Amino acid sequence: MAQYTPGGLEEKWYQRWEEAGLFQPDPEAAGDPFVITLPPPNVTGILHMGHCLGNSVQDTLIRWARMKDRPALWVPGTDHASIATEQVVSRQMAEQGLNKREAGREEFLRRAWEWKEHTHGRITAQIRRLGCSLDWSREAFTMDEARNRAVTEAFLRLRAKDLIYRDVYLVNWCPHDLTAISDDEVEHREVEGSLWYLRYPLADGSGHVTVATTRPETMFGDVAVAVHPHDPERSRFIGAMVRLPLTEREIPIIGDHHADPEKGTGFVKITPAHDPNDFQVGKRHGLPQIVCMTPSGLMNEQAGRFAGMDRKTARREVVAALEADGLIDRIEKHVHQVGHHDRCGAVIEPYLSRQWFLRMDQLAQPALAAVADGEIRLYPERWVGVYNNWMQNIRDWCISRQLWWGHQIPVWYCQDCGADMAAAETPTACSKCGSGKLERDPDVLDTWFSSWLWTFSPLGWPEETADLERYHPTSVLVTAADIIFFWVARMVMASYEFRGEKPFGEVLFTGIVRDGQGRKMSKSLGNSPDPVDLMDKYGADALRCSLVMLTPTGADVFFDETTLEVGRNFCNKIFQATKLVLGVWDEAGAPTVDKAAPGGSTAPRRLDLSQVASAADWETAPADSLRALWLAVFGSELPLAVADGDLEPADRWLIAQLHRVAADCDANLERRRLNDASYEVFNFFRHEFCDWYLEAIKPRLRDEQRRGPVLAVAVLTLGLSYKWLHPVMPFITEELWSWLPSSRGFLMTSAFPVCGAKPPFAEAAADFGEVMEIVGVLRNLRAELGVAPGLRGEAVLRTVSDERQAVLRAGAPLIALLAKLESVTVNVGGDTPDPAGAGMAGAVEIFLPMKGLIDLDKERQRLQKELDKLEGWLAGTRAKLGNEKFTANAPEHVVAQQREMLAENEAKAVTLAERIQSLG
RNA sequence: GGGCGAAUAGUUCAGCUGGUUAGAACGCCUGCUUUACACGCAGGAAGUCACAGGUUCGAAUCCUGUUUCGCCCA
Repeated sequence: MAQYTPGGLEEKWYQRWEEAGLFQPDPEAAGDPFVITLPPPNVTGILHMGHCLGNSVQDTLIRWARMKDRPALWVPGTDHASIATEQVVSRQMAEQGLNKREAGREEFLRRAWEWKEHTHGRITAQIRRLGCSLDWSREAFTMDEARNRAVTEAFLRLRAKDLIYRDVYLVNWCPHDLTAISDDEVEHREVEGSLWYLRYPLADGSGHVTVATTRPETMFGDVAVAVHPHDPERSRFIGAMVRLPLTEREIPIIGDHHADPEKGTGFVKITPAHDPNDFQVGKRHGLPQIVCMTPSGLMNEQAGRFAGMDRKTARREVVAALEADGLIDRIEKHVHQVGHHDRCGAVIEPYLSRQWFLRMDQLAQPALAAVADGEIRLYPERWVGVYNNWMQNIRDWCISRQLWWGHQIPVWYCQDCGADMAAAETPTACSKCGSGKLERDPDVLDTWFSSWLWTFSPLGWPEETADLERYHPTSVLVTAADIIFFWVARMVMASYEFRGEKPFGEVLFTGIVRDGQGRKMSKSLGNSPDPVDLMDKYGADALRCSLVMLTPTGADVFFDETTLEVGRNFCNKIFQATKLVLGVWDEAGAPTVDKAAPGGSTAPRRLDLSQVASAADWETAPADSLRALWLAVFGSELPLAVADGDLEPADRWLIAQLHRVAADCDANLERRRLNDASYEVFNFFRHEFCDWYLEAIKPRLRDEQRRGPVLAVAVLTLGLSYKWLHPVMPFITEELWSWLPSSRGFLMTSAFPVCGAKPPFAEAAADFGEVMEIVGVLRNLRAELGVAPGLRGEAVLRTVSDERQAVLRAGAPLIALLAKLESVTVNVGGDTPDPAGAGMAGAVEIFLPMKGLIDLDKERQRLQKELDKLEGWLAGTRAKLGNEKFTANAPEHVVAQQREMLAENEAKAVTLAERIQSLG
């Protein structure tokens, strides 16, 4: 009746792990360190489903590496998130009737820090709740002292190399946040707009030219009209002047290849201060740059009577005015891409302003080579193309932001001579003219300018610390692919630039968590559940298990609460199986190790099943091998008597499966196929262990004389299963591990079971496999023929081989048990029971005699259906084997296999035909 | 417009270097309170592997084209 409830045990174990210092790697430990720096969440944010996925994946890898005896370090940290935080704090001030600028920088920063202190604990508590084994003693914040030094150092070094420069340039300007942003922060969205065809009268009164534009309100910034120099029809206008409507200005018609004769009217208005293409045209022709808007996106004095209007109003009014003057040729519906600020959604205004830029082309070279050479591997690999594409077409990075919350640019300007000085500390005098009148650049750096240092800045850079020496480069970066340019690519560049080495050996991209309808989960849509609520309801283990198990590497996750039931139900399954086995252990009065004994576990730190006992050892000395494995897993002696003959086919089969899981689970983790690794253990535990093994051993568990050996195998299996599951489901496994009568010390730091050689007991495993197959056929017969569930009949197995007969006789009681039969008899040859339901498992004929209980017609139909299917296959295979080209070209083993199967299935077909015949 | 990717059961996905009668989970249907578990067990139905060509003895798998969808860049 009682189900598993995570209750308070998750908090309990997290506290114990942390108190025991298990999250910190031993600085002296040998072995290749396994290191991850946590992608720092926004310090003022809260945990969302994407964090849950990424953090679950990282913790799984870290715990796995730790259990494989590697010094494992996972460094936590948070990010100051310049724009996002500034927005929140400004809004809070506005709610109190305060204005950011009026309150001043100092007051604003005081409030921002206050807010940061307030929210910082929230997200870290949520990450702890999830069970993440982060080394909190090394926690970093992108704006703390050490990281400040790192950012300044990076800036100064790049400035010294002249890779950082200041220029007046057309940048992406957010009129809402009043700051420049980088290209990568611009989100292009499809917008239904219009294409307005405007008539610009020729100055000599000889007519007009028509230009097409999506932004008529920018006409006040027009400085020319361009046509293609080779345009046969229109190039004759080059040199003429047009009168810009609604203004007193005359502007020239110029020849530039930017104007496409095929597109629009062939005439293009040129607005260098408000369009990136026009900006280039303007530079080529030395045209003036006329800014016609204010930083907040209102029309300025250049717009005459339209000054003060916002862009939208101005557009409407300008069009109306032109229309009144008969200067609108026509208006077409037009769908086009419009840049929006990815943070606030405002339409980006290309805006002329003086900003700091970072030259990228040089930095990109080593970053390109690292991925091309396989020095850094990306999972899934397809991202390499996207990465290369961006790197090869890289553009300079606008790194200054007109914000206050962030790293203030370490540059001072001389008020007398205008010189600029980059420095770590406030300079006392101008290096050029000696003037003491210096003013610091008020702007801050892009947040990513601090996070691109994130693999080494949390380890102490620019100091040459012991941590940096030991733990850098890091091992893996786990992140979502949507920040591949913002962050991943830039981290690679930063590490090569400042450290001369790669930042990490591999990048594991997780998918994006979407809702049932495929929409990205977001706060604004309100379709993202609160992970903390989910953990309250299902447990952190269930959340982690479902996310890791159901998420193919790098694919998006369609999250639905029902998927959490899979994890929750599995937790309960583990709990129930443990209860069953340990209940019998207690009943048997078997001993428990002294858990309080000093020294903790004496089990070895590495656990390769095939090295504890080889396949040959298991065959020749199974009891000794079992004792050896027990000792290796638990670090204590097996307290139950086991003799070689006690291990039955079911036990041997299970032991063989344990070896298989050990090999597969680890191999899949090595390949970063976390879902396959967890599925493997899930299926093993649920189906092989619970459904087959535990069901098969129930009679022995009830038998005082025989339960010792099966208890040994079952407890051993529980212990191994907890180990495999621990990286994904740390809490329940640690808890149940502590329940085992044989365990000492923490599961978290115990050895992860692997297997480097073939499993033992191939033959015994096959025997049990045959039992499973026969049971399957019998269960199917019962169901198909509608045999009453309570009716315990008898079954007859017929084989032609004396050798198989002995095996089948031995397995008969087990078959009877699992197929719910009174008895199972085994014959070599002999009469066919009649009437009976019949089936086959390999070469074994299976009969379920049910006098008067089965419908002969139904049975005949059922067999005929099976025979038809078989005949279809036989025909195909005969044709294949009759084809000389096949036998000549296909590899030998494939041909041999086909022949073998043909023979087997031909015999089966004959038997089936006979059965049908005998039914009349 | 350029690039990357995807298309397999009702749904979400496996299916690796071509070689069994294409698998799993969830959902669905049927049965079962069998003293660990109904958050369970047993059984079942369900697929023209998007389409059209090609390579091959053999194609879900490799190649070409088409269609649809997704993402990124401009």
